[in-house]
Amino acid sequence: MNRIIGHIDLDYFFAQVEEVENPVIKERPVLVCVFSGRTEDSGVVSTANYRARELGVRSGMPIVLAKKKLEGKEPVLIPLERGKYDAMSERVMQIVADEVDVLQQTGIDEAFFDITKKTNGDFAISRSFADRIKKSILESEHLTCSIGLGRSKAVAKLASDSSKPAGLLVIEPESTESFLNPLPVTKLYGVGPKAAQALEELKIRTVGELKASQFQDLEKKLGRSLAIYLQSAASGTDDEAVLPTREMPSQLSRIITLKRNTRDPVDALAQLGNAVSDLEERLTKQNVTYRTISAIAILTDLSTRTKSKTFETPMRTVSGAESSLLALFEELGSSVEKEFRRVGVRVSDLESNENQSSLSEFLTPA
DNA sequence: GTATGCTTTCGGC
DNA sequence: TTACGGCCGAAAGCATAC
Repeated sequence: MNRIIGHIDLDYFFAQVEEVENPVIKERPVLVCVFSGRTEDSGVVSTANYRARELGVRSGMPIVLAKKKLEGKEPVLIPLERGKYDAMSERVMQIVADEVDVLQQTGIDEAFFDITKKTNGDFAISRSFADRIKKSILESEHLTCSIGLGRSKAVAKLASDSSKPAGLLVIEPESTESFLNPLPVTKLYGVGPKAAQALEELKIRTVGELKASQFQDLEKKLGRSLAIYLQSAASGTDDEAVLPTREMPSQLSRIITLKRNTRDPVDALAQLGNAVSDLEERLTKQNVTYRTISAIAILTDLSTRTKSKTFETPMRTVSGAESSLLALFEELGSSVEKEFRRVGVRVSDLESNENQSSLSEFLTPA
């Protein structure tokens, strides 16, 4: 039977949530921004609505640059409020989950799904299925989204991307090749600036050229696993399964921009104070322990360095590892030629505490 | 050589 | 002219054990 895989992507998600909350801004360029707090407008644009995109604004663009592009266009700048988008995301994903065989969320605003069983592998039925999901999201949350359907994850994702915004594109198996071949390789998941450069050196610019390329050349430039993935994706034959979203995250991190650059570990840790307690709170809320802690530093040239330490036994608190964290920042500071611009802390090797009684339950019985 | 586990970097949104 | 966040998961890199 045909597999029928879908990819759903909420259009310009953060900015669209803001438009839903306050529709009068819809006609204007809307920028959801991360203000770093270092100077008046330091920070980047996280998401922009299409009105702003038409005027040249992009995700990741410095706020001051975006403002320059929007002079006289009455832009609306809104600080990013993560919790709000998390809540909306959860409601939308539940709507989708209720309609499909399996849902695999891959980001706050996107997910893969499998509807092979629901549709009996019939692509003719699949379109109305996707339509129903779109209508349901629009009616209950007033959000538009884009959906792509195809025979593999890679095809579904490329299809949703091609249909943006508010689109629905169904790529039937017979038309997979003609859909994929002319696409630029840079549209493929896994092809960022580095891989794009490597492919350019091999004169591979389209997905069709990628499919027809010599595997050995690809492997040499990109490594075995990426080469294997890319050639299967390019031929529309990647057979990766849609796996149910994992219950637990595999890592948690908090990262901040420093008010002033430093390489002093004590200073870095002091400025990180709130972030550490924040992370601790998230650990408690998720009810997980960790075994590995990492110090993260982003240098003045925006390159990233990390140092990590793994403990024998699971840790419940971040503050309990403060001396280790300090030591990691000391190592970073002395191994590095430039100052820190941003610093962060990450915990990984997470383990659920579910079904494990905590000491406090014994000490303070209900 | 292969499996395994930890550390670091990369890519995506 | 430059300008510059905060997360996540996966892969690469490296060391060790067999």
